[in-house]
Amino acid sequence: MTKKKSKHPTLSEVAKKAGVGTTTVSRVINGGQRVDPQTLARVQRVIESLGYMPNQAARILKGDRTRTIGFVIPSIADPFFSSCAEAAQAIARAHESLLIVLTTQNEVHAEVESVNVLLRHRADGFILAPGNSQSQLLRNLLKRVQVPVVTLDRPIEGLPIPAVVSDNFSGAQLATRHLIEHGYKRIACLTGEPTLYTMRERIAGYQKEIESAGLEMILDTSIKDYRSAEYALESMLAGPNPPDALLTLKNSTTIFFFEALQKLGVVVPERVALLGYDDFELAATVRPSISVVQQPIEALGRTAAELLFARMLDGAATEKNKAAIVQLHTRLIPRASCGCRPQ
Amino acid sequence: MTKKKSKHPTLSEVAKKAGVGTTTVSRVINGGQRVDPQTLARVQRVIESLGYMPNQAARILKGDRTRTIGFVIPSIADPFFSSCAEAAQAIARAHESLLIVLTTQNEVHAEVESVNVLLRHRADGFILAPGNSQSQLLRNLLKRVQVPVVTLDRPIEGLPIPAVVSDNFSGAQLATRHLIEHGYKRIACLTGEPTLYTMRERIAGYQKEIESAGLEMILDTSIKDYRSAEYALESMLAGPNPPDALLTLKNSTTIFFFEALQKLGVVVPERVALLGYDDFELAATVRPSISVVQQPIEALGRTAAELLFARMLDGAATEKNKAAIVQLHTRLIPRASCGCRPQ
DNA sequence: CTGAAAGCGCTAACAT
DNA sequence: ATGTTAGCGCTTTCAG
Repeated sequence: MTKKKSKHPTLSEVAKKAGVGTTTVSRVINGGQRVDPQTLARVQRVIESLGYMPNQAARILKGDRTRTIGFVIPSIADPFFSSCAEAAQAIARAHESLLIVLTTQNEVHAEVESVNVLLRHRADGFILAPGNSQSQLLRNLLKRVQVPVVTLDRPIEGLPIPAVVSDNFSGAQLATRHLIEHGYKRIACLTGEPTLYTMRERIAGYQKEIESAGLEMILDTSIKDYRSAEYALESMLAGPNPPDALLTLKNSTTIFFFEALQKLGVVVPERVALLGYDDFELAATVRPSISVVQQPIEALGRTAAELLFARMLDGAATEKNKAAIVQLHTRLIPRASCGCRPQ
Repeated sequence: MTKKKSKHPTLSEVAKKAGVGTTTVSRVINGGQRVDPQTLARVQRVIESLGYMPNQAARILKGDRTRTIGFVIPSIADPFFSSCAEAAQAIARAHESLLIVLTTQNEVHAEVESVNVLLRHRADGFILAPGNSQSQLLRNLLKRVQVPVVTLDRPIEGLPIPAVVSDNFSGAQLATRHLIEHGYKRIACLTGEPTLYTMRERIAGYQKEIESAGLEMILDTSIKDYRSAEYALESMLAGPNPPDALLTLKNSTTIFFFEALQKLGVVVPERVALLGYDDFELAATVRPSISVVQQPIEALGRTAAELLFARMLDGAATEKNKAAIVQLHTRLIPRASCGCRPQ
């Protein structure tokens, strides 16, 4: 029935058992500088025998940095964001920091809550992929945040927060132009979640290119699942002016249409060509292989993390290039589905 | 040049500005029980105006729980583990806890370091997917851990740690038997990383079934990339007794062989059948569609997290079913590549 | 090279 | 209903 404070031994317990002061133990666990080799060895032995581990909370409470950064993304199961997370974590680790991943489902409410969690934990900074670039709620919160923040994949408008994004506009432009150069005249642009920054940019790139070629825009932003893709495809093909090419603006949309095209027996690219945004594992393997716009996914995560640490470590730089927006380049990977390669 | 302690306001600053004691503020931020509505409102206004956020480190230092759990996995970019993580995080959130994801590349050293990080942060418990079920180093460390631990996907041998795994042995058995029932006589079993628990179990399941059918085992565990798959396939086909069916024990192996079969123009399933372990997005879409053994991925993550919380919340149960090993069932999804469906 | 002591920001008795 | 106060476990002057 002894009063067992905690199941963990403390620094002063180590000190007592080793017959030294707490300062000495503190020095030992922090590198062992300015400690007599004899004492050092003895203290280490006690630490070992007690299984002592310094309490991070106490260290944080004392010090100024927590060596923790946040990573707030829609989903951790999404290959795009999990690859970003992996890259960011590598950078965090190189800076001896812990990366805390928080997911939001693109809901502002969850984003605000996540930021609050990070604030309470006194994260040294964080990376955020906001679902809505214009949310007033989030903007108000971020305005008050004292630590460095970097947005990923999607910027936040009207706030001096640096962003690391890929070149969505010109990626879509590139893709559209490529289809035009193939000679396609009726190029449909398909996607879901049209309110996302990335989608708006890509749609704008498509539109710009279509208009300057004097073609007609065919836009459907209601693709949520296989069913809606199949329905959209059937409708378009049954209409008076069926498309001769499909530009799908996100991974899942590309896959839904690939499946629908196959199911309906539409020959690709002869009857309808297909060009997708975002590469995926089997894109080169399926028949026909699918041409895509490829984003530098790992580089996005890595760059965002590097930028964040640069700002955390250098307050001056933070003031300087405040609203920096880093655009990483996308590239077109031509395969068979756009007509570039013989079957 | 004022001594700005920290950029964050503290509880006592709030107290002073609101003209109340620290206890009152503490009560307010903890639900506002036993506080006069008037005072409560005033304090809340001050909190709002100061942008005060309680310092988590201080709360942790005081209290017994950190409301933090760890999730130690090989990689966060691996779809299997990121899906598990997503499911586990949902459970953690339901328990108002933070999930900290740490990655190890299946390296014992990184696993030990991750566990140490969690110990320093005084995580209330953690979930671990060890790369090596027999590592003495890890075992020694875990032996000393005072908080609940649950292993995921791969158990740790010789230690009373509960494990949540899928039924690898009988999954592979099921798959092998299915191929046998199709009439295939020379069934090759292919994979990489044969030291992983899951692979050993699956190989054992394959072996058991092959032997009881009186067939010959054909095992190649050296498949690391597309190149090795293509090489293995060419060798086998050029040999005196080529296989008539392929059982691939992991996702990447399945894909490598699918690509190699296609590249070499081998007709599936007529000349060689293919059955893979683990489902994947395009398995039903590629031609031929690929038959697979499907694991309950989200359920694994969810169950592991639920089991962990159960143990964290109930010390008695912890003692009771100590070495519980929960096996979740896999199922066979027959598609075209094994011969189940006409092309 | 080493130790005593003062907090870091918060919670929880214990008073009032 | 509210304030006072003693730590939680650690780091860090400041003295020896």
